[in-house]
Amino acid sequence: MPELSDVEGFKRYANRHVRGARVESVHVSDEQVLEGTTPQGLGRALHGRTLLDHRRRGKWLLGATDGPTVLFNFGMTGYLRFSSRPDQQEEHDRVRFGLDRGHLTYGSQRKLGRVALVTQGSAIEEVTGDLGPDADEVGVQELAELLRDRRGHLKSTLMNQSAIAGLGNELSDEILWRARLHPDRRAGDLSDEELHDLHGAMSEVLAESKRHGRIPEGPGWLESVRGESDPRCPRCGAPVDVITSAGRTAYVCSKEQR
DNA sequence: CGTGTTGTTCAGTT
DNA sequence: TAACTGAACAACAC
Repeated sequence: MPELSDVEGFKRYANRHVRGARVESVHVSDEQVLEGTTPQGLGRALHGRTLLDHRRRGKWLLGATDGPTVLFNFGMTGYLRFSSRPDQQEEHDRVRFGLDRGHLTYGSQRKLGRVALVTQGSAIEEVTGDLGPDADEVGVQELAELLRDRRGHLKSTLMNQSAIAGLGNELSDEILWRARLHPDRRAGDLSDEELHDLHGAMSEVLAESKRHGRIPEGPGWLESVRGESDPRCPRCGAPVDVITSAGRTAYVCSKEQR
């Protein structure tokens, strides 16, 4: 499930393989993933362009070119694949960029992801919607201000892209577990110490997850028990409750997260 | 064959 | 008016 850390991985992948490449063709096999453009429009806008730096904003990947910027959103199941030689077309490939050095393919099983174009000079937020500061760049003071006046639950606030950008279901679970905070705590009710813990947990989880390009599953990670039939807290061994919070499945240590 | 799954949007509510 | 909640959506595994 692409969240901040996964998109960070896509960013490095794109910069490693396609930075500096020239676009020779664009083939769209499913128009549904295009937003605000058409297969013809996308092709015309990108043909002959050079791909420049890819960067990340929240869960969005922004591919700069010497023309328009290409925006990728990965939804739940999106992926990016580069191949220097002709390769097998996969069932869920949706957009294929033919390059002078191979091709870059965007795909997604469920078509919740999107590909959009932003022309030079217009704002990316017209496509992405309002985004709060990136979660990996938020300082403890900024986090405190961000949460102070919020009436909603912690988990829903952390996943609210217009409050903080980049966190999804799994990262928010991981962060709250590490901070020993219950997802249904009111966001605006945290003590200074809890805010400090939350910020520390967020920084650690994101730094490590970004390095891996996904949430690690090793010891010390809640992720390692996700999906198990009888999940136990990797820290204390107590049962992990699987509850619904913010309309999502949340994994919560029954002992440590209050 | 119904249920569960999650990122985003949107309708509806506080 | 802004913040908030929950349902809908997509497609597939189970």
